[in-house]
Amino acid sequence: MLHILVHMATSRDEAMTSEQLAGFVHTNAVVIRRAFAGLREAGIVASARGHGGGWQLAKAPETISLAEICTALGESLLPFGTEPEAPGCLVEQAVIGALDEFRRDAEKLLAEKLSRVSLADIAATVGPNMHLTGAHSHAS
Amino acid sequence: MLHILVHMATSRDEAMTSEQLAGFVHTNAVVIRRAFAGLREAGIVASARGHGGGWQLAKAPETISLAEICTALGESLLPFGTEPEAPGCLVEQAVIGALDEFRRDAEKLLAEKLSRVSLADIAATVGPNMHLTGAHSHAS
DNA sequence: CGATTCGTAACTATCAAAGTTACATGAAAC
DNA sequence: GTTTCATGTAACTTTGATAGTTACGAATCG
Repeated sequence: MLHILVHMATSRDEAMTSEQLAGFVHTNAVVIRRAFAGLREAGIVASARGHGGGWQLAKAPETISLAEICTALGESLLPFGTEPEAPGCLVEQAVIGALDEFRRDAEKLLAEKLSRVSLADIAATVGPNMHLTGAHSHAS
Repeated sequence: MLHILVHMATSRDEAMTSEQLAGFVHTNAVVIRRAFAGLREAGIVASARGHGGGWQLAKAPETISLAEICTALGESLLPFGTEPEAPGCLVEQAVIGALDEFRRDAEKLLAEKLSRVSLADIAATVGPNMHLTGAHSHAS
């Protein structure tokens, strides 16, 4: 996903079709549209229908942070959930309490770190000057 | 998983069977054995076969940290991977570079936080005195 | 109008995790 | 020593989430 967004950041002038974006990560156009729906609602990208339409960043890459992207995608920063399996068990309640506290702290920390990195930051580490060499490696 | 380990911490004297442990989280005994294999290799729990056998913590709950448990289970602290999908693409390499850096920092941070919490810490927040009331809620 | 492209629903395919069954191995009780 | 209980593990089935596919409607431009 980031891969695609950075590609869009490196060629902001022209809109790209779902088909093209899908090609970057060897997936399907519909998958791209589904995933980008959240980003559009969050005001990160914009889409245009019809001839000459496609996707573009909705604002400057400098103002798009990774934290923003994660939130828009509705993804958790931590790989575990804390839904009770045996409601009423005091042991489980204690575990969930400890885990939720950890989760709160950890998510704040990670979000803070991610909010410091923008699409432009990553784009700046591409190459240098890859946009001049055309070395995208996305043959067709 | 933590739920089970804390139960074991609150009744260290007696070994518990896979069947009993599975009951705590409404799952299957074989699933428990599979999951606990890693913990046993890490020296966190010990198992005994035969009559009167079962599972026990291999050391004091005060000395078992959540970080240790995560490592033993082979679980990542972050919910994303960074395998290349379009090898050779400079954009992707830049993205992976940025993500790997973030991952390294984040995992260190999280592991550090988790290493400060022990099974005993969580067990101490159960109740108070739940072992006197019998309020496990694990009916049978 | 016709070509293009998004939006979305409905269905199928894929894959990893959990659950199940079966049986061998080891340990205690009688 | 035989029975009983429990782990260890392989093999298979089930389940659920995600990706992929197909189809078609809506919007936009030439």
